[in-house]
Amino acid sequence: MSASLGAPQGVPTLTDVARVAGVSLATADRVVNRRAGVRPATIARVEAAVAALGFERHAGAADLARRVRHRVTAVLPSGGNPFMRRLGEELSRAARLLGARRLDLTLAAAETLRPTRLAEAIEAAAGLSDAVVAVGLDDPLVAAAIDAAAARGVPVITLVSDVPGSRRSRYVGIDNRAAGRVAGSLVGRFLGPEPAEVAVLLGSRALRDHRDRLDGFAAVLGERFPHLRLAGVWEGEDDPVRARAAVAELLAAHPRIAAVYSAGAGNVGLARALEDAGSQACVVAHELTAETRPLIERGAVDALIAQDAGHEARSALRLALAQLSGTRIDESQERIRIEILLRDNLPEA
Amino acid sequence: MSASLGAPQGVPTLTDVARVAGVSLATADRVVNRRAGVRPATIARVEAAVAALGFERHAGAADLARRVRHRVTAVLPSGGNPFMRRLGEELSRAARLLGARRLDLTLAAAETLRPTRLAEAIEAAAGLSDAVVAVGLDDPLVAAAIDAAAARGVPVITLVSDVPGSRRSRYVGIDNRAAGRVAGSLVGRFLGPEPAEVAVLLGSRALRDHRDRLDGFAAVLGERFPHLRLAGVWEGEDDPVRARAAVAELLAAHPRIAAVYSAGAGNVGLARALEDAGSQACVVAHELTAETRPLIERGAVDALIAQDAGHEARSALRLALAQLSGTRIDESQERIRIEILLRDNLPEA
DNA sequence: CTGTTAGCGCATTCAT
DNA sequence: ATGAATGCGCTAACAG
Repeated sequence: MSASLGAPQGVPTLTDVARVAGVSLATADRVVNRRAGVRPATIARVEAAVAALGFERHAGAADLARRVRHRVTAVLPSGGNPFMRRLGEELSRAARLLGARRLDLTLAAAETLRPTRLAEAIEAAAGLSDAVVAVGLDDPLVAAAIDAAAARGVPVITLVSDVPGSRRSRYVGIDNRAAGRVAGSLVGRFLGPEPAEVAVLLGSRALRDHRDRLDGFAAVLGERFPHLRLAGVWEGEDDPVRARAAVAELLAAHPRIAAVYSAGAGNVGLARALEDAGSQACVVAHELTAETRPLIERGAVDALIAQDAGHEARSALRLALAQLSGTRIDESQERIRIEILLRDNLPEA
Repeated sequence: MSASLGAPQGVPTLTDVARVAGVSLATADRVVNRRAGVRPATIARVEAAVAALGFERHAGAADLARRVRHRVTAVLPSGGNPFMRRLGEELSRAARLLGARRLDLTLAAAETLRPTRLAEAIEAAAGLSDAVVAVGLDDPLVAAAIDAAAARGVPVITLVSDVPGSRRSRYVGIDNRAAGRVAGSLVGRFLGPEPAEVAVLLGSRALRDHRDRLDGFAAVLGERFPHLRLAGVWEGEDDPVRARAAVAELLAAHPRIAAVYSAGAGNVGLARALEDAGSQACVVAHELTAETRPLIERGAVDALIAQDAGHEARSALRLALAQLSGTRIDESQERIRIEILLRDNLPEA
């Protein structure tokens, strides 16, 4: 048995469509690209031809003919924890591969944690670009900046951290509440049925994604592992030094902590504090970076919840390009997975 | 701060290269595409120009100019468990999206478990195609067929299941030993520190990937969870009915089994047998399919180890195309991940 | 409103 | 061994 795909003799072209519809190439192009100025009757004829032939436009050829270069700028946090730096690199790589000829990527750094600054950065980016990709922040000022850009016709794609109330055209990133749930399940399963105390280390409660993760984590504990008590939530500001201090304090107050869910960054500090205190607590943290890899390899971290920076970067740029040139995309390819990494399934590099 | 990428004024074209090198477009093309018949001195000049300008060829334009269509056929198991069927669908989708104009995909079914049949199918496919993608089998006959195809200039890409000794040009799939290790870690962590008995359910020992998974699983238990004893290894032939029977027998002999690692298919049967016996055993299985999704959702399966069929399909086809047209690829994009799925991070669809 | 025409960057004959 | 010319499928002026 064997099934064949694709037209055997060659895929229909716009010229074919034009011929079948009895119009010129230009007119066919107009209706296919939904450009104005065609009589309804003509539109109908062309659309019939498109349907009859199963025409789909050749993206490569369209690309070639359309000489415009799209300028997109990506706004990333200036401080830059390892994951964010990685994201920047991957955006550059993706730009080179995906749209060498159509895409001018500009990387812009901004204090994405301060609403005013982020909003300014987005506005500035929208001024110079056809589309902007930005690591978001859940704040009205930021939402306003995004809405303003959108109103001007500059689509904004949020990356890694969404801006819920805004008119961003897409969000590329994981569902952070679900990520928190995954962390909760892992901790619940790893600890077993005995009552125990667990703690959460956040970067900051001001960060929407961290709050979402905490919510998801707490929800699972409540639903499925009621014998686990959330003894405390600390903030380490995504910084190793402060994280270490926060955790030290935490352990002093609750020496029996059996597990820590680290929803932010600064995990080296967390690990050190645990070692200092001689704690055997189970640790679940986020993102695979140069910082966390050694930790999971030597067992200081038990599991990592990760998102693939390369995939996110490609996806964001693909979506921006699709948006700008009216191409269709394969939704299933753009779904960002919540990955669970144990030391046994760490990717090579 | 902001960094810009890509030449501001327009990316260099082959024509630019030719001009700078002082040769014609055709000659530039010859060296860029490593075609024969160019004097070494000329090659050097063109390559210098390429380097100086940072030329990279425009894939879209190349696509357009090259009118050849590549025929690739994919050889999949005829029986077809849900995962394999999914793989077929994803190959079709990928073919449509990736190479609508350059790629004729033919899906061929074969009894991939019988070396003779698989070898025949691969030979037949190689006869009609420019490249073949096949779900492999670790057998000398199959390896021979692959080597013969390769010798004829038809590259063979193994998918999901590799053929180690052969000259396949690439293997697209997960590291099954690592997958087994992941399963072992999960079971080890889920069960906790008390001594317990665990069992493994295989499709068949004849399948290389199942054996690899078993090896990895056993290795982790030995290294990190010595208090867990592997009470038995059963074969369910990837079939729900036989799996159920095998597991029933297993439970009769070892009623205290605390966990089962199912390295093959037929998981509905496994779940039913466990329910019949009133066993609360922890279950780790493979692949997210219409069959396993309900199981993990209702808790009959605790974790799933999965590979993304869509990603694998796209990767295999991308590699085939790259091979056939001498394009370069982004290795990091082709790495197939071992995914760990809990009910909290199941993809939507 | 609709048609004609000239390329986009590259691979490919066909000459030389 | 090298060059000139043609066209892939499509978009974008520019004419009517």
